[in-house]
Amino acid sequence: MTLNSSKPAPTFKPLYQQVQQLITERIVEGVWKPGEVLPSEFQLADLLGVSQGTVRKALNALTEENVLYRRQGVGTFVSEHTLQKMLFHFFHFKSDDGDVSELPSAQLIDTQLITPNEEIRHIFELPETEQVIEIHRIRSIKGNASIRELIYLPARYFVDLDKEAKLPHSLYHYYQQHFNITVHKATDCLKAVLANKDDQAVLKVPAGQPLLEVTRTARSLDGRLVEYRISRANSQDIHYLVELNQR
Amino acid sequence: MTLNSSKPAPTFKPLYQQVQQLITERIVEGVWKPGEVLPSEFQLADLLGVSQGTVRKALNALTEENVLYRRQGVGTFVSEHTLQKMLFHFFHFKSDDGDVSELPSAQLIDTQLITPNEEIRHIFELPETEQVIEIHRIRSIKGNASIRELIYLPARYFVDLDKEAKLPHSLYHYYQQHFNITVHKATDCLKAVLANKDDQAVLKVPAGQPLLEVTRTARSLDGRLVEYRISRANSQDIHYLVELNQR
DNA sequence: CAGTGGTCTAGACCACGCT
DNA sequence: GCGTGGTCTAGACCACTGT
Repeated sequence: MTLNSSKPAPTFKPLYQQVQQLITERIVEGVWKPGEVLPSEFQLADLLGVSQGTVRKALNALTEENVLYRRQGVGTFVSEHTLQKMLFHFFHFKSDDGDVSELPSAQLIDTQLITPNEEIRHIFELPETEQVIEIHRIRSIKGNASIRELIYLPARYFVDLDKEAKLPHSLYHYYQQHFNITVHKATDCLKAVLANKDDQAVLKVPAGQPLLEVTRTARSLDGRLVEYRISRANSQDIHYLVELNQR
Repeated sequence: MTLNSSKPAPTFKPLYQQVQQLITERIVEGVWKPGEVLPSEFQLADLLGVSQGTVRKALNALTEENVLYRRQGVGTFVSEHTLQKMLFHFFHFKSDDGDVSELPSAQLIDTQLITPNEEIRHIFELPETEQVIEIHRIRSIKGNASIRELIYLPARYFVDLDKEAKLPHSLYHYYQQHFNITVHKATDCLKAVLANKDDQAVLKVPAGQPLLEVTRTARSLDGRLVEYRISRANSQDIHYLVELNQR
């Protein structure tokens, strides 16, 4: 085996985990891009000097993590954020009536390059001078303006994104296509808050209206913190859905 | 192989999935109880007439689902709801300051056998006459009464539970120990609401206070709907945490 | 030390999708 | 028909645990 050849135990991880990491790195580097097919199990096995079974274990693990998807008789592919599965993996708001016939739409209000406040700077661990992009938009579900989103991105990772006049509904797919940044993990923190003046204006709700606030920090495939997002939702007709232990 | 012997394809599932199902059934039947050790891979393989690799695949799948846990050099065990991992799998409220030094406590307010209203009866798909148990309690995190819980259980599954004067902090462990019901899957539906009169009294919050409402439906290992729970939380100092794609 | 799960390999055969 | 992933087997060896 070529992976372990030089020294007996410099890192000492199981082979299949090394293969897993190696494949992830190649995707991060853009060698294999979202939507593209990987070499077959046997080709990868030859390439890396391990057995086909070991490659299989690595590929299956990455499939579990939604990095790859496999189609029997066809091949193994790098996941895209356009896949139904991926869209709903990171979007948990649903209409109360369960209707999923139409996708939520997004209306851009404002995009600007700003010098972040203390809080945002601290979250991204940025030096004082560095700037972030702020995106302000509204999402509508079944025609109702239900969610107000404030999205913060480190300007260094998303060069010139603030100059775009239009942004697509699925930002994660946009990140992937234009900046080779794949959102892979995220943490959502939920609270109930009261609508402030801006919320009231944008979501057209009265003072005293309770809103569901979701604060998200999202990391890319290589573990960098790439997005901080605050969503404030009028949960009159929608809810945030969490499935526990579903596979 | 003995599992497939009689007919070539009556159900036609992969062998390892049949093994998986068979093991799950034995746990449901109480043959192997929470905390107990299973036979070794080779013993199970002999018992079921399949190879050790096939048993391994089934056991690993069940470990992924938190039905089992494995300790190298020791054995494979049936999961208990006392395990740290299990506790936090089904309890997503956290203190804002991240302090987890003390577990949340629970104070029982009331337990009664009731004839359910239309909504509850519909959820459980119960006939008109059948009763449910209603548990009302308060959870405190770091000394603050933060969450009000209303829990509904079909009386037929939890015989005489309403007669208990005391209930432990971890109800899921209690269900497991006393009724051999293991909560396995759940769906949480989150909304922001305003505190009603009862909420105000119990949680000691003013009128107009926004609360985080979590409505849970929970299913047991064999897929029965066993619990319906409404939690209303004062999210001043706590939040509901969701991890996406973490393993 | 014996016994358990964890890794790795090699090979056979099946099921599927494309062309 | 061919190439892909999916299943199943058998066996070797490693790493960990408890006695």
